[in-house]
Amino acid sequence: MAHDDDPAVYEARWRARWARDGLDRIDLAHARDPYYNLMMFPYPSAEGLHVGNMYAFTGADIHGRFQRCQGHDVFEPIGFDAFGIHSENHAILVGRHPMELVRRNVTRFRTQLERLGAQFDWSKAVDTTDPRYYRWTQWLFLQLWKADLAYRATRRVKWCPNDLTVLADEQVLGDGTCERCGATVLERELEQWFLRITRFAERLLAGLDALDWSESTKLAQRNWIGRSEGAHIDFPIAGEEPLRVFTTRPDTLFGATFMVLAPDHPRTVRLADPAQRETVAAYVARAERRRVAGQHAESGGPAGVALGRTARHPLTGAELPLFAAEYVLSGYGTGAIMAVPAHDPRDHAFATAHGLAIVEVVRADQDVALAAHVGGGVLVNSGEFTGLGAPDPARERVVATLEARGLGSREVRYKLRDWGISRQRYWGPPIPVVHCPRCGAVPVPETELPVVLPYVEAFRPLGTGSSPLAAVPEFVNTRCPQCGEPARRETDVSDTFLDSSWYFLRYPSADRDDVAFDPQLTRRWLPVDTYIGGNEHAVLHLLYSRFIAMALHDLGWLDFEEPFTRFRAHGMIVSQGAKMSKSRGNVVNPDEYMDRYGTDSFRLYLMFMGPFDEGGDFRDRSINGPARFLAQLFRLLARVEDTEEPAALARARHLCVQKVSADTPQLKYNTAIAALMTYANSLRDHPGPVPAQGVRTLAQLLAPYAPHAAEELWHRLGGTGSVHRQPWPRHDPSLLVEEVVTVIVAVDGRRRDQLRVAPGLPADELERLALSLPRIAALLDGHPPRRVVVVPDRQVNLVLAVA
RNA sequence: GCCGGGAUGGCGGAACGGCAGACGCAGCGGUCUUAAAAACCGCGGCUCGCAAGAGCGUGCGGGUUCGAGCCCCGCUCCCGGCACCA
Repeated sequence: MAHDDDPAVYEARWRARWARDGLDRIDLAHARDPYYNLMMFPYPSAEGLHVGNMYAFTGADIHGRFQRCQGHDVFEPIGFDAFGIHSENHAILVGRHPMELVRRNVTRFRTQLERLGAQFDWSKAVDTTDPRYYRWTQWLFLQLWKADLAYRATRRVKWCPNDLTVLADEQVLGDGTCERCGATVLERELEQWFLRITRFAERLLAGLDALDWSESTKLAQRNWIGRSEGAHIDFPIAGEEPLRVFTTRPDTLFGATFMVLAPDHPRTVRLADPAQRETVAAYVARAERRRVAGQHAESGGPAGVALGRTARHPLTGAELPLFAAEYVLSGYGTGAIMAVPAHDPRDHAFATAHGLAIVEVVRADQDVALAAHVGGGVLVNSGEFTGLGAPDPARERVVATLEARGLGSREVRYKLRDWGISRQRYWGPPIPVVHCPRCGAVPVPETELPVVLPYVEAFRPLGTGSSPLAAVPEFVNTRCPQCGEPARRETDVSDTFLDSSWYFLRYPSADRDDVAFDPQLTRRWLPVDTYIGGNEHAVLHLLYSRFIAMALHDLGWLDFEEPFTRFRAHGMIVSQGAKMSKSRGNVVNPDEYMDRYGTDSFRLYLMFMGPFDEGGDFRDRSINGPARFLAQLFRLLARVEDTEEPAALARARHLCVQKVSADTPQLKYNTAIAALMTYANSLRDHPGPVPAQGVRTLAQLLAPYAPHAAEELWHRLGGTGSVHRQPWPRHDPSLLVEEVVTVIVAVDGRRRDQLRVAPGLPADELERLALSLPRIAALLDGHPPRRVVVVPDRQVNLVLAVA
């Protein structure tokens, strides 16, 4: 039974009205007070909008709406991150073409997103699979290539045997499985395109300090970049090039008693004594199989083999036996280490297993034969360095000595690897390169972009190490843009993360076909003021986007380096204590709830559940609360009169304005909603007519949270224009002062009585009043307190006990 | 193993070092109704007590403080991330 207070009636009506009036569109070119409110654009899955998406978008939209209420011109765009392996795998699964599925999913998402009542500017929506978008993704690649930030290399890459594609390191989970499908990841040698993110390692790290981001996100990036400061040191080998190692503890150099190479270090087999070579090669092959399978032998255990050869200690000249062992990784440092068993647990375990010498060089309070001493101390057994503090200042002194003798040098290493972007798949933007037998790899001229992804029925991965596009002659066969001779197109497509690494630059210029991003619009709107999204993208998307922005800055396309001034990670919504998943059967369908309670109740419920940065557990019963709260507001309307506002209600109103205005920008939505409820309750409980001002203010404060209900209330109260375009209410601090305060009277910290007094009484007056209370006098029994602590307007604590 | 975050009524959660449990859910009792729903009123941490009140209560053990959910030290468990990174 539809009536005017039914959200089903007024919500749809207002959305239609807002769309018609273009309320959410702004004139980007002329906005005076721009505020770019960004949220992570969704991947349009076949399942439709997820509660997690709703949660994220609602929270971000409240932020944007609030900023608009503060008078900013808020740009709040949305789009679709629709390329990638998710969509492609789903298409394979259901046997339909990704182009068709994505179109359908995007349509469905758009309908659901519109229903959310967010102030999205749909006129600037982007879809990464639209040639009008990926043309510029290809353009971006070409700019990077021109600047020597893209290169081609044969690398051992992670390979998913199930998805039949290369994965980025970031897409491999800690247990060596594919983050997509869970298959055990293998490795393959393939020629790939890489982006030189490592060149920016130091800037990516240093830039974090100045960013207003969630600390946890910054930390995740720091760990991922993984800077370590140390030195490389060369250990001479008779008749060979010296063996170079990297160490963060050059101060422990005198404790090095042997050396270890990674099994797949290029010199491992070559350095082995001929008599040992077979044994070593066999071990290397075994280790290789284990490594590719994602297993590794116990740290420092017996897994490892002697090479039957020695290197010389660069300072003492001592002979150090060489080993190959799996606990040393080829991918980090130089792939070889000096082993200092007294001060490194892994070296210690290996030394113990192989009966190698353990020499203490940093004085330890325990026996280093039993366990490594990792901490600092004073150097012993270290020749001229004995007596120095370790690691500092000994570190500097040892390195200086090595440098003076040309035996080593200070060095900074990073864990960060270059970003491999080639994907041997179908569903992505083709990498705009032509391979010419004569000219080599040649960029597709910018004027010929986009290189359109052809519609291909056989889009399933081939598993040959080539994209399905390789089987499409019309696509592959072309002419070299440089010499005009027959040539072949690059058939790999690029990683989805490349699409999303720059979409926020595209939004303001989304309707422009002449540029990727217009310089003037970009100057006006970027960097992004606030970015809200999930912390699962802390190291992938957020790091890539920063890298791309820095690169474009250096190329003169951007005048800033950091794309996101402020980033806030929202929490995750779980259901029945666990992440929602189809297999668990605990997936919540947001449509059902919106059908039943309306969008606004659902928005309020999601935000009221708990702190926005913590997420929460979805319980369907609790949504009653916000639904009842909105219904109560509409009931108040019948009692509204344009009367004088009683002082108590004025105070309650100003308190509410203060609380909501303070909590909302801090994303403390749950407590802001509680304050709205508290104030609404005081209006409800007030006998007599409800002052119109009260409900009007409620409508305004509610506008970011429940945009439809707020608009409806506003108009029922005779408001003109849109509630979303009203100046934000201000509170008058002088009205917040209470007339009577309760002062707790405690004896030895235990509450014994209370005073009801005017606020602002001086301490001695409060003390006098407290002592005069009969119950207190009885407790004191004539003894004066040893000490009296007065907290003005709050508490008087009478201390009797001896401290 | 390392790095984050957390643990508060039946439940979600709130609390500038100053009345723990705001706000809400679920529950119980009542009003209205032929009835039900909705709405409204009331109750609600635990123990003892008719009551007034007293004692005990924020994962565990200590500490600092007139006073600790909050600060410090040492644990336990849960969630997230990283993980043989030399």
